[in-house]
Amino acid sequence: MGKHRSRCPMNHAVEILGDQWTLLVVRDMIFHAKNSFSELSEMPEGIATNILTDRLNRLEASGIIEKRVDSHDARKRNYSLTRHGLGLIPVLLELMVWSRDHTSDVDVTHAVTKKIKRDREAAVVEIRDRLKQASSLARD
Amino acid sequence: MGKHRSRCPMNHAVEILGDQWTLLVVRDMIFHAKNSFSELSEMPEGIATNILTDRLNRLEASGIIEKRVDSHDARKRNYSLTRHGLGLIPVLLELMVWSRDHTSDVDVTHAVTKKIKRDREAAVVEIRDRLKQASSLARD
DNA sequence: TCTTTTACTTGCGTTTTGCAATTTAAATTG
DNA sequence: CAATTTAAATTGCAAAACGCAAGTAAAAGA
Repeated sequence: MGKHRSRCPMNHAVEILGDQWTLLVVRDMIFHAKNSFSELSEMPEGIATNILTDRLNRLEASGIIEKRVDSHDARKRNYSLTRHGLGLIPVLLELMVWSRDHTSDVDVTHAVTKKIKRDREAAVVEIRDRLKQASSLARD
Repeated sequence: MGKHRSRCPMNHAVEILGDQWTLLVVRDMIFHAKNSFSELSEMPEGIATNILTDRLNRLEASGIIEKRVDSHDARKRNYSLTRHGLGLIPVLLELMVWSRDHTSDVDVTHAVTKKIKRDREAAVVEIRDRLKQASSLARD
């Protein structure tokens, strides 16, 4: 029903991603190829387990990730990015470039942002390929 | 002291922009050339005035906007984007494209996202120019 | 069987939000 | 110039979200 505050695309993005943790979970899945609860719970910012559970559920509910029971270990849940989740790569890259330009409180080499600025599409493809590799290694 | 949770650029962005309102304030300043409290308080999502005050203060504190008393009306505060604030244009454009691709619950024509995808830099320049025009009209 | 691992869940105090009403100061109007 | 209107911000309070530590359930490993 009165589900959304408006039909503005930025509002839509903010309703899904707008908090202190959601994008960090996505970051770890995209840039660090993490795919389990325990790996994600070790992110350097220190997310609490109840919050992580909640964010993973929300991300699944909004179609950004998929959750499945690991085929080798029934305790494990395997989280993977959907097409829409992978679609966030350009957003994260822009945020990275912005932060790097905005502050020196951040660890990104100039070489990295330079590369992104020079050829964004190539940077996106590179990350997608790295992820594909990681997930094929993870698969038995 | 222990100011930031990490030195990751995405974390930095999230610490500044990661909530339900901040990016909507920036959106209205960038895309709708709004520059006063009352204009911003009328955004379609319905922001409360205490929240708006808080977000404007935070945005100023993090160097994304500047606040000054209007030269013609001492009740008015005039908000303007800094260089760093304008640097968020590419981020907002990527979020717009992502939302448009992610859901149909959003009002963006395909023409708009197509244009952005075809030539991002041109889209950024166009928005910057439009803003420059609006602010020069606003100036006495 | 006993221990460890993985993914949650619970309880509880703190913080942030949302909403309506109110306040302050400055401009406008009659 | 007194009364009204406007712009920005503040206050009070209930509801929701968060942060942390501890606890639980189920499966795996020793």
